[in-house]
Amino acid sequence: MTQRRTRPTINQVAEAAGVTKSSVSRAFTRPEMLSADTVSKIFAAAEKLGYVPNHTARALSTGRHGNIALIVPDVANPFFPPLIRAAQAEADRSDYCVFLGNSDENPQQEDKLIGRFGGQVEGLVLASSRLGDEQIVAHSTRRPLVLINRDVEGIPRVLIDSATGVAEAVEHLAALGHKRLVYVSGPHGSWSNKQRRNAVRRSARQLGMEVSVISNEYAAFESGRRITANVLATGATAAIAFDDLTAQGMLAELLDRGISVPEQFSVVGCDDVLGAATYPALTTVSNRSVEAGKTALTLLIDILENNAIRDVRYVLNTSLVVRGTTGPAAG
Amino acid sequence: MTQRRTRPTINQVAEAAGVTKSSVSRAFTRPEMLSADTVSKIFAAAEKLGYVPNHTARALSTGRHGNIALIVPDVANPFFPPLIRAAQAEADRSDYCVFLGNSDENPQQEDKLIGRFGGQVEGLVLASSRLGDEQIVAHSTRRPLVLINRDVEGIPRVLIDSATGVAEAVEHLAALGHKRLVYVSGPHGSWSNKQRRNAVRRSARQLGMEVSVISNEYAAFESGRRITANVLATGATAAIAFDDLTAQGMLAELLDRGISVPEQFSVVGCDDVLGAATYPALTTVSNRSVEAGKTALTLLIDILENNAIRDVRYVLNTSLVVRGTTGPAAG
DNA sequence: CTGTTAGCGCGTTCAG
DNA sequence: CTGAACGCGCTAACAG
Repeated sequence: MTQRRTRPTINQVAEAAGVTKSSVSRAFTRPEMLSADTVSKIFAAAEKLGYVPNHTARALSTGRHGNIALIVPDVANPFFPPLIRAAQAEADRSDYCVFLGNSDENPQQEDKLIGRFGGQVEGLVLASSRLGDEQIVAHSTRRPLVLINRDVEGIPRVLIDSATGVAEAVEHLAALGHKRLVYVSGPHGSWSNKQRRNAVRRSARQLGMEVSVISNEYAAFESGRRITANVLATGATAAIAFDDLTAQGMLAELLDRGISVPEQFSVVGCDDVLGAATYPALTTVSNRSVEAGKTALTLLIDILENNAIRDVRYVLNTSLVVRGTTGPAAG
Repeated sequence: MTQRRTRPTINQVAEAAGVTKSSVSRAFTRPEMLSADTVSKIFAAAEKLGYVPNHTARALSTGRHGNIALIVPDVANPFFPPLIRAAQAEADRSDYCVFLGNSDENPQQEDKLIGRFGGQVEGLVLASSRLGDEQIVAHSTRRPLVLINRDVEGIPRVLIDSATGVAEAVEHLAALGHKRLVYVSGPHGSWSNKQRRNAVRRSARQLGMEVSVISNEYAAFESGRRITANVLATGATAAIAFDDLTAQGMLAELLDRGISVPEQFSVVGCDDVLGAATYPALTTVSNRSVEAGKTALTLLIDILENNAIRDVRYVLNTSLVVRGTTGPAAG
């Protein structure tokens, strides 16, 4: 059994180095206040004892922990991992640790997580938050907050504007001769969903196309399969799905039903998380989640370090990626 | 501007309730030690002031933070998100917050992260750690540690045994008449890679097949494409890849080269992270990452709460999932 | 059942 | 440039 001994404290180092706690503390935070001599003497002692400043004690004393929290609706949704990764990397550059929270698309869970993290983070970023505006505002009064894909005035936010890409998608379908299309919607509290739905409607109207909206609470492969029957029932010849997962589910179901894509039906996804991996390769709207994650963290850290209270609204545009699931409208 | 006032302390609550700090403290940790009367009196006062126990101060005093850290090589590798999600959910059930770390497949980065998290977590779980055995052992002497897909004696670990599934894959290929196959390996420090490579070799020998190993440090779609030329150069008729991503890259490259799968070449992946989304749908080895994540956390929490020093070696078996990328050996 | 007294380990005045 | 003293907010004995 290896011994799990208790860590050396600042006092032991002080004693070993023949100085006081204060000097040791300074050696680790503002060495320039000490003579080079004492500093190296202290470091030597610290090294020998294996001393590491106690993060918790320091946090209690200073009020800063060097932690931030990132909350997402679903870690396993392929849209988020790259975003998380980018956020991590950015946090790391400034020596922040990141708590990850999974809200399970559930506002209450999200609220609970914020509460749990609350006490030990400098700030948080909520990605695709499912919370109500008032709750978000309320939380933001307690500590710095930045939003991703959620547009609340007065709160720093980075938005991936899928509207531009979705509009291109509708135009693309119109150019292919489609007259009736359906938008398969996503989660209710989702800002992105609202934005996409509106973009589809607007463009369709302008182009004289008929559009119906089919709701589908939980965006995923299986639910994509399930709502396909409803989609077909509308008599539309093309569909734009809230995300690639849903689109992929529809693709699978369509193939199972012997409906060939894109010959008999066109499908476009959103977020481009699948790359060209589906068959046929999915036509979709590009995604900028990596930049979103990185930017959100840059923003947050800037707010934290510079005490800047910025009301930023950072918008990232998207565009259509045409691949193989869209084609001329079936006669 | 909403005011960002300083949080009320235990003292203010005590004063408001006409008791001492101790009682307030107890009301929040061991209410059964107090009379129902005082407890409700205290809660009322706390409620009115909006008091919330200070996590940091509590941690300093008790030495427990209620945090655990989870470190993975690459959040964006589809193998991990489900694992992370499951681990989160399990941590949540016991009110633990989880720090997520991304080591970028880099031992030094992993070490750095462990250090950073070290001071504020009760324990950690390292998934597919790229650290050396000695380092892992060293870290485990400081605080509880559980490993996923890493087999270090004396340290609690949960292993996804892909060997069983890989063996089935080799048999499957043998039954289809293949005589020469290649194993496309994964990251160097990876235990899973070693395990899979050995399983391929062992089974191939038993079945009288010839096998070459091609190395490919970073497992991903693009690198899968790149090594395809080398794979073909071996003259083999089938390949087993370290993971699905690599396999998917190979698929794309093979199609681009006009080599049809599975008619002219068979491919099998590992981890089943893509589902049936590739074309043709990928034959692969099943994955149990969700159970792995959940189990690892259950283990860790058990160790933490019950002070149990368990040398567990939890093994999860896998099996072959036959889909569309394997077929009879080309004449 | 409740109050008193010490710390937990460190940062930060304020003197010198 | 360095030391002494106090406080961060809370828990943990120890008394009553």
